[in-house]
Amino acid sequence: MPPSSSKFPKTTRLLRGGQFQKVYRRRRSVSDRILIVHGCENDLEHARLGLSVSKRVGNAVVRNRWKRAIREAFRLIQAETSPGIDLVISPRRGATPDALMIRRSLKSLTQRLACKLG
RNA sequence: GAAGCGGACUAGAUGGUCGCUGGUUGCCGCCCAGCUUGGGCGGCGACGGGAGGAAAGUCCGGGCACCACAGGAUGCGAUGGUGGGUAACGCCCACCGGCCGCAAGGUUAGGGAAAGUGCCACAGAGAAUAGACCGCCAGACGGGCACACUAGCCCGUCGGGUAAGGGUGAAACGGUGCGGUAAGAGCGCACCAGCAGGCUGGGUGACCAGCCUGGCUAGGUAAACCCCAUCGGGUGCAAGGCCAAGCAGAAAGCAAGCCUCGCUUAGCGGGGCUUCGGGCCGAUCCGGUCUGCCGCUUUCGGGUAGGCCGCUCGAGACGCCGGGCAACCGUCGUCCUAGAGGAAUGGCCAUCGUCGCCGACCGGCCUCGGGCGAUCGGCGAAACAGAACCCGGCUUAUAGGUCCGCUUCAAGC
RNA sequence: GGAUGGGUGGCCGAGUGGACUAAGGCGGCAGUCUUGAAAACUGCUGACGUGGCAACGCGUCCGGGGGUUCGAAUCCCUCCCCAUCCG
Repeated sequence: MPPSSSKFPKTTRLLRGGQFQKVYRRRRSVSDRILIVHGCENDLEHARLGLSVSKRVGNAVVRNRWKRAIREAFRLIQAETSPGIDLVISPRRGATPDALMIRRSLKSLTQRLACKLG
């Protein structure tokens, strides 16, 4: 059953180390001032999200804030992005987790990534 | 009112909306077992849960799990006033001693240096059974001055005496006074400080108070070795257990003698002793124990890194009463309060409350250049920080606010 | 989540109670040699604050803070940072 547009169940997340490895091995990534996005095709009708937030970004509270902000942005824009892509998103080191900026950045980065994957 | 000390509490609130997570439950779909009851997975819906005072650092102490385990000695590590609390502690409480503060109070690794060993740089004469550089003192010798008498004064050299003075140092082997002496010195005496021993009184005790005697002096350092007392098995939930899936194994090591017993009798098997090898008893030794060939041990290599359990009812929270100075303990009553796993507990909006700044306004108050207060509007701020098996502490980070007790100073009565 | 090891000039690093704190090497600067450079050789060289016209002087600093000691890079406590390991 495909997920409805604004929900975020477990089927739209990457849960295994192997899935992350697959995305990294595809070696297709785009980035801007605040985010780095790795991408890879999957055989599903929808996109899936994985998060990789390094300890260098900040302490646990800052890392949680990043993850929530990116998840929220992904949840809101997943209907308009191209389906069938697995994404692994990492924040850049100097950036601050601002919800509006992340949503705008994520939208353009996923479009660029879809072009790159062909 | 000003300054300060100690302690406790809180960690914005309410509502709406969109999400996440696991629990209970209803419906639907698939799978397994099937006579039925059932079990598992997924989706949708409803109901009620969903971070902290430090969840942090991992600095201590436990519970729990696995491994190991007769015991003794040595070693290693930790702790260190006394008494209590505790499951335990390096924690807490009370008290004692030292230091700081006018005080409330704060702080204290606070056993032993008259068991032993080591060290105390530089400077200084001498640095721990001390030491004569300058100085002080008398003596011998030589020289000079003065020489009538007492025999004097000065300089130099020599070997002595002397710890009162100078100087060095973080530290120089008690302080003051009197006597004493060639000069001096606890050399003698008095007082003071400090020490040792004994006695008396108080206290469970650390210790306190007093008296007597002694010798006159004992340096510091044990967060140097050490001694004494007490405590301590190791590893950690990635412990550990079950299920599923999956690959590929290789190398090394694994005694000898004697006695005895059994059998299908010249071979095989069992038991005991001695020596030897190996493992374990955390490091060493004594001592003990297991084992020595067709299965074990060790090392290297390969494969998985999926699911379930452990996983939250516990030294549990709250309240009353009782015991105790207190930490804390006990009876009774009520309650169940997060369990994730690429890792949930959040985003947005509105209203209210707190604080700060700016502006407007008031028939409020005053020491009237201004300050305080009330009302309204706008803008801004709200910390430190995220459970990862669970508890008890410690340490560190922390915006704003509330309350309680106490001290000193000032004013009024 | 748990367990270990380590922080010394710009860099690598010795020093594990003794004075002006700091061995040695790399690097940097200046000089000699050269037409010029490289190599070689010789000498110098830490940062910050402060005083001074200058030469130079004084103070602080071994990740930060506190303690023990006459004296700490060294011993003890505590905090911060970095690196490694696990099933």
